[in-house]
Amino acid sequence: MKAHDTESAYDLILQNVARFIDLTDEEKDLFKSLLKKGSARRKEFVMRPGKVALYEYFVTKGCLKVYSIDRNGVEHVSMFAIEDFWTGDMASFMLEQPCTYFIKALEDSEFLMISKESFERLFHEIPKFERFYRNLYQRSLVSYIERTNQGISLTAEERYEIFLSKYPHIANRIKQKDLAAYLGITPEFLSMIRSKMSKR
Amino acid sequence: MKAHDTESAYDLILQNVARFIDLTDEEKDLFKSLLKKGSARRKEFVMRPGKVALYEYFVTKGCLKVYSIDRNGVEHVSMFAIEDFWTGDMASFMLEQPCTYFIKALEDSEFLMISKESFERLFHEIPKFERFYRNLYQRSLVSYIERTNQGISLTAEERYEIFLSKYPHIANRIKQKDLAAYLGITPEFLSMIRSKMSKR
DNA sequence: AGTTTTTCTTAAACTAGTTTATTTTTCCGT
DNA sequence: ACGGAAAAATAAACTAGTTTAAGAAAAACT
Repeated sequence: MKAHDTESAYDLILQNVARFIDLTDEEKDLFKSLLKKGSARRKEFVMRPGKVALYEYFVTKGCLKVYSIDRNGVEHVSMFAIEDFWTGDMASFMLEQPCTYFIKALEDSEFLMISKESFERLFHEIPKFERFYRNLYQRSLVSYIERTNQGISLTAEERYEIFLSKYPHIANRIKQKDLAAYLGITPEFLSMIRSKMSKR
Repeated sequence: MKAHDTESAYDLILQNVARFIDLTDEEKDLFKSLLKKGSARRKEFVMRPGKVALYEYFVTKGCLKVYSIDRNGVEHVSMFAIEDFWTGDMASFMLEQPCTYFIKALEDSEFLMISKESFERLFHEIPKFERFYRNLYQRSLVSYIERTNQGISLTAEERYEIFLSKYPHIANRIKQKDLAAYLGITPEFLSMIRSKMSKR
């Protein structure tokens, strides 16, 4: 049972990697050996601001909320990471500076973790992984740019509709106030948008 | 004279690359051979929405404005690329889909261009470049994430002050209305912010 | 199953930023 | 150096989203 779960977690990450690079069986084994397994119960923190982020995370089960709290005490959700998502505090992990994000499990969750040393060893021993992560970051960049633009040019209602159509499977798993914090509006205003939309 | 300019452009890009990877003289020559030179006069377009972006750009002189125009006709500046900056429409270049940005020279400008084929050949022949671009995209991602967060949690006045302190050398080269379009506010409101700040 | 806590809804007063319009200043091509 | 065009300043009326507050619904913890 435990073994089965572990295997399916590895299957998921190997499938994820296989979208961009082909690995031999030995390479797969090395990659797996560099991953640590982690888990968090609902409401538990995976990461907190202040210390350096030691890992990047690949979610295999559940849902993590990556967010920060600004000086006015307002929460801003950077992303919801569900199964098959990579996440972490990139800036902290990469530059080894104190991280600024909370990562909290919204559901009982499981994930695979890779440390900076393993990351470097991976690039060194299997240079193909540079390609994989180059692609991953390139794609993340594209979607961040898109989201930045949307944040600037669209109304909250439009952003809400885009989120619904782009991530319907996430939208119905999370609290409305968390979604509001992702959209950059108050829960009250999201509630108003929803009631306005349903009357139409 | 022409030759000197060309050499200094190559020097600049090699210096830029050298921040992350070391190249042999042969590798430098191959890299240089894969770059095309380009230039644009003030007000001239380097790229327009609609067609697929064929190149990524490295600016060696002048200043490019990368922007889009939303359905309300409002201009949104994604970045100002001055000397030593990489730019382009990543999504279009990478996914070979129609690009959505304008790139316009704000000053007489010069740049080096790399095509998708050259890009692939570069990765193939000098795998170290995967590392270079992985780093470049990782860093771009970090700064985009930061900017997204600022756009969400700070007031226009705060964002203006941050821009001034982070890019003073860009701030005093560009028009106020272009900066307003970067900050995501109207030129009128930026004008009000400035007059308010100077009275303090 | 019942109670406590969290989340969602609704509504009125409020604020940061927009719009529109007019005037003044700066810039740039000849 | 000048004349026209673009950019910047100022101000009043306006709107998208916030704040505060209070009640209703849902979810979570014994």
